[in-house]
Amino acid sequence: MGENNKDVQYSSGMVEGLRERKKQRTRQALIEAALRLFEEKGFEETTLAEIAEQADVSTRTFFSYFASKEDVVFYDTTARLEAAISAMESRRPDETVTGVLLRIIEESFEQATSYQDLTPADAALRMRLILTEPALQARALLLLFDSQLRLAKGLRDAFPGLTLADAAAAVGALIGAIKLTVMATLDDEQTLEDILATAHRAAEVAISGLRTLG
Amino acid sequence: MGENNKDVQYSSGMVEGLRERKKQRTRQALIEAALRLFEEKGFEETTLAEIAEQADVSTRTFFSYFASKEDVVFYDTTARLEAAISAMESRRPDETVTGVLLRIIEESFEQATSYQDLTPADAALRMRLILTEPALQARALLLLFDSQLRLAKGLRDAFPGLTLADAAAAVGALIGAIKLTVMATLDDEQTLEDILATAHRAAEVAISGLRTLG
DNA sequence: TGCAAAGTTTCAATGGGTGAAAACAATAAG
DNA sequence: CTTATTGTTTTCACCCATTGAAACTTTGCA
Repeated sequence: MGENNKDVQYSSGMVEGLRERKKQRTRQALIEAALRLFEEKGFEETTLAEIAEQADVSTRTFFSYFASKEDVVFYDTTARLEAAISAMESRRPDETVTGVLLRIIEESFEQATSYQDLTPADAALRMRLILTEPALQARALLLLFDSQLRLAKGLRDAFPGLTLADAAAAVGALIGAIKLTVMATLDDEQTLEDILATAHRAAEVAISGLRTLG
Repeated sequence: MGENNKDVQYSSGMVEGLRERKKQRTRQALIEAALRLFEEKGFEETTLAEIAEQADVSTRTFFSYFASKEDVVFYDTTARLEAAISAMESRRPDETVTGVLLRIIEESFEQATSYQDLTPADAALRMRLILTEPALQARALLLLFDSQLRLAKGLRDAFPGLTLADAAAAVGALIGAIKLTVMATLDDEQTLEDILATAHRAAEVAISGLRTLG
């Protein structure tokens, strides 16, 4: 198969040959085995050997599907980023910079909280893992950072007249504000709606500017 | 010595016993050996054994000084963060939220570009490494994220009446904007002044709000 | 000088990650 | 229905970061 994966992702539909179907099944088995074990024993405490065993493949095979232990958890992140990027390219001619960004963030939020091919419990588990395991947090921050860079470039392309610097400032300020605010106020007895409200308030601050805080 | 390091850091002055002086020397030797090797062969390609050998200690001893290979590069980061935090606590009573933040960022910038105990070449090398090695980038982002969290808490404490959420939004927006803008526009033939100018422009955007971008 | 504390080395092990060759399985061709 | 061909997985043999424990050496102090 090779270490890279240029195949199209079929979120749920049927796929061509037996070969492809088998690969999808193995991939899914690895993801589920990993999440299950991470939940039971914790991320650090789970070994790749155990994951592979649960998924009924050799340890080596794990690395044909994911580049690292962390990457299982982010199995669909690049796909989501692509979606966000292309969502930006379809800017309606009257939309403002802020409008486009808010639309993308809104859409990404919906994506992130809808369970594409995971059970609700697994989706929540995944979120919890990313927020608590330092290694996963670091990976998430890196992925988010790269996304922001790409978004900034996309934004500049969508708005002639906007410099890359200003596009970056806009993306960085908006996402930076939301990210830190949500994380700073996170606690256990919080509903998704609470979090959304917090995010909205943070977005407002970024949009109106720090000056308004006095 | 134990794995943790609660000792006071002396930036350059003389230190008490022979024991302490020796430790400082070993520490410095490790940092310099690591940077030298990273420069010659690259971060990934350098092994801890090589670093330890250059510094004339056993591999195991390396871990008495740094928790990981990445951490050598960030040897002074926590100290710098502490400085930033306490710089915030000394808020003058008439200073605005924005004012305090800008002051801290300004000061951190000066710190970061002054060579505390490194040669100018090593300081530049270090910066280059952090910007190019994925492992170091990830670590830097994580450290920066934690700093922001702490800054937000400090800011809230310094401004009664400011919610944690709004403090976080302010810190996140400002640092987020600067971070992404600087990184997005970074290129080789850029002077420190260029970078500073970029940062200032980004800060302006965050302070006046995205709305001003149209 | 002699002992306790601090720091270092040595040793053995664990676990993530990788390259290469051998073994297998799916599919296209005849 | 065989046989090549090609894609995938396994096995094997490594390398390296990191960690615990025990033995050993150095320093600080009585």
